[in-house]
Amino acid sequence: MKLAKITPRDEDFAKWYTDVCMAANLVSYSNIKGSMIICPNGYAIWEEIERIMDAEFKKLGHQNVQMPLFIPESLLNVEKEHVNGFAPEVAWVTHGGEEELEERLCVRPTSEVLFCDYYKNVIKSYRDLPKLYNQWCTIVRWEKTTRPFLRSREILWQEGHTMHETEKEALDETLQMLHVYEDFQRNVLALPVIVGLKTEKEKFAGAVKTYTIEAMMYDGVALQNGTSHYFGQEFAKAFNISFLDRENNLQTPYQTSWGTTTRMIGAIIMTHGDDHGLVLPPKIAPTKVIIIPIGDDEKVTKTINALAKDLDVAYEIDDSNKSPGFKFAEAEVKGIPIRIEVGLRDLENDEVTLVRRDTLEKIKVKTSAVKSKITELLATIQKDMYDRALNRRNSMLYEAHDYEEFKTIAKEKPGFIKINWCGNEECENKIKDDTGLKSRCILEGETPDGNCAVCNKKALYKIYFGKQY
RNA sequence: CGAGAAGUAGCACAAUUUGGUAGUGCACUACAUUUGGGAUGUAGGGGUUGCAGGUUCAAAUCCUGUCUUCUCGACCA
Repeated sequence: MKLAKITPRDEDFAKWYTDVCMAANLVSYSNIKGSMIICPNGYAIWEEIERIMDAEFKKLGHQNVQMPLFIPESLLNVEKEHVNGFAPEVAWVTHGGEEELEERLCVRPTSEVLFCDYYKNVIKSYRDLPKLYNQWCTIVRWEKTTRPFLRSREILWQEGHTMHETEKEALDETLQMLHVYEDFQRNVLALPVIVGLKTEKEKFAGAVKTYTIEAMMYDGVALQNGTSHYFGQEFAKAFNISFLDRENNLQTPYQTSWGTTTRMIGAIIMTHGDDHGLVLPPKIAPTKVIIIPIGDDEKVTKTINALAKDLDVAYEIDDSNKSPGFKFAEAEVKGIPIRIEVGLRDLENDEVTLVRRDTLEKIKVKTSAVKSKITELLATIQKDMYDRALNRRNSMLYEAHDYEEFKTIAKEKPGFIKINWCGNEECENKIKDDTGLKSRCILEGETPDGNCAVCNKKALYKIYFGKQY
């Protein structure tokens, strides 16, 4: 018996990535380009993501809804910047059965206009605000090249859409949700992320401001892992959404939206995975512990049952007839944080063997101490995984002071490059043309300490550039 | 969408050059023996060769189209 082979990570990173996705049974290709089948092992991770994030959304007062899948063309066309941004990647429905539709329908590429069309009817008074809605759904964007989790045509995600009485409230919501994403990715997914503002060129079509979560993969390439947008009143005006304030004056509300996708699963794989397969941070692992018996001795079975009964974390027992070596390899490719090996050799000393997935370190533990050791180990693994990812990420952050230096780093080293920037799109485009790097995000907390690294005029921002998936 | 490569059982491949009706290993099923890093034996099941046309007495093999996957660009979460 053999599991699927995984190409070594440092030999061919792209191939390694797809090998891990397939070997761990996370996804399977379908017959439709860019529509992947998310298999039970992959979907279980998404369910954990959904469970934890959804609880956080609700704690902050959000409610879940489900909007239609289709958008009539005229509705999509209401906000000009929005439709221009999305038009190239929209999928259209022209027929229902044999009947040709009078107005074609697009499959939602995102749901701003659907929410606006609804909010128009339900927002009448300041008492109706804020409206804090979220939906877990799929959307469709006709991407040209596709890869499992990273870029698909059918995208599984969550999108929050909120309406507020004042600009300040809406801006606060935009930042609040950005930080919900940031905390989740740092603390649960163990991803060291950089948050910041997208440039005018890179912001969401129709938004006033787009904040972004930028993660760096093992190969130094960026993955945009979530966005939070402030819309101001642009959509609300285009959709005639208004409410009466406390003085009986008609006002236009302020809007936000924010979203994250299964791309986060891709980020987990490409940040933490190794040549043995997936490595899951304990907090997101659907199964925290797998117990593997060595042999079918009665004493072994008894010990395992007793251990399992005592555990208070999600566990599996692999009592199949496969050889121990196979079971070890399988538990590793699936990324289960801890495995417990129980055999007669251990039991002679009243011990079992714990193995950390992240380091593959073996630890002997007295049977009576297993439960507490597991609690301790899960926390340690979570922390160590974050620290390792952080160190690696930090080792690929650079700063360039002039354009020659920028080009040299861009050419020789994968990662992100920080520069002073004048804010001019011409300089951003020049970098793109010369090096292929795109702006990641403006660092709002940092002030420039020199002139623009490209044009040498006065700089307004500190900004990161990097290659992206 | 542009350039390149590839599709034969779940996976990796053979048979394609020279057209003759599909085979191996792993995986899968049953039973037995095993079990500390990818077990062994015996007996089985599974393929109209991605799909659609065409040429031919005959197509996995030749021709055309199309779909999917991979790599590199352009586009995007």
